[in-house]
Amino acid sequence: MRADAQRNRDRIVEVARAVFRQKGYDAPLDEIAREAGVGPGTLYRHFPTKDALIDAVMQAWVDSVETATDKALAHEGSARDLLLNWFETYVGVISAHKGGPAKLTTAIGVQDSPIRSKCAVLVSANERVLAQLAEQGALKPDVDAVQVARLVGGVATVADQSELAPDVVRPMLEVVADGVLA
Amino acid sequence: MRADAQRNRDRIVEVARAVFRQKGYDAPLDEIAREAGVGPGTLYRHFPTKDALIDAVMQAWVDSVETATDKALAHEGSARDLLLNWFETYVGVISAHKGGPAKLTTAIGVQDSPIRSKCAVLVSANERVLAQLAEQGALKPDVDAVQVARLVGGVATVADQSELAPDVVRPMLEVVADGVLA
DNA sequence: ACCTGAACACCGTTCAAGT
DNA sequence: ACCTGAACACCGTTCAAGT
Repeated sequence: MRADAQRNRDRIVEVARAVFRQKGYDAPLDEIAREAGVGPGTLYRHFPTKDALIDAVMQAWVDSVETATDKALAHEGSARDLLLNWFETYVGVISAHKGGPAKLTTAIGVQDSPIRSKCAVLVSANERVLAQLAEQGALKPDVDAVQVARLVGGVATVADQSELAPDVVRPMLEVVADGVLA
Repeated sequence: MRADAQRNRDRIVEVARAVFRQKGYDAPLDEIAREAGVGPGTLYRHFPTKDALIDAVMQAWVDSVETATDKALAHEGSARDLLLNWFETYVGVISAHKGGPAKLTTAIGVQDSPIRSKCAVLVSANERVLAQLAEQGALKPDVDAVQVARLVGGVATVADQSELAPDVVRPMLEVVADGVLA
């Protein structure tokens, strides 16, 4: 790839991340192109659809999911505390950008989603946490990671779109936690 | 209101209901206007925004919520059975049109929503069910109708947008039920 | 009063023309 | 090979002109 093309690509992703953080995934692409100093055609040369750009912006974010999971797994306290702490972490992670919870949660289990790989990361993060709890026999049988990702993702989606305060979200997560714990 | 205006209004709502049922709330208004045999301006004369039209379509539906609630309250069996049966009814009711779960659940507790009155109906339906269960001491303290409407609505939203099969949704509703029962 | 349909605003996406 | 920006498609909404 030519040096100027590489630079343009990098700038687009960088600007997109900032704009998405501020305005969510609804932000117009024109604005991103303008702030990155390129024409809309250039943006589309690098990212054939808006979802492709969103996917690129999410790329770096994958690492943050892994480290957040590690931290949650090291949490001391009861199984319930660990799980609740994980749920709050999970909601925080997928809510980094407005519109993120819906986009990510809805794509779980969908075969041809452009952000399929990001969903896999989320599901496997939940798998790790659930596996640890299952080991202690703290979990109900039949709960699986996809299900939990959808449940907590559903809560995050509602919270994101209704702009709910954390102290309203928290008790909802407690309900889900109590529902999956033995 | 002039007779022809009344007839146009009625036809618009009737066509809108059919189109929304078939294609969800994403359906273009042009199509509704065309099928109703009016110009787009006429549609907007009767309904100043798309949400106003959606609200009108939902109007009749309010009654169906009440009767569905009555039926669920008469359900025989354990508290858990009654609650699960209600949850499935509730999901069915708000999922009548694609996009409905998100629109309704997201609007709960939002002050200036155009479908505020519809949300009130949903919350009070949940209140009735929860009140009956609370009477038997079957509920955890601190669970309230808004919370449950958001939790089950969140599940319905994910199910609607990912087009989940009922046998995938059911266990998610069980988790929520177990989380609110004492 | 009410209706029509062309027109506007907005935004994702494409493409002919340039370097 | 890559870039630009005008243009297109789509859809919610408005408005001047008609009856």
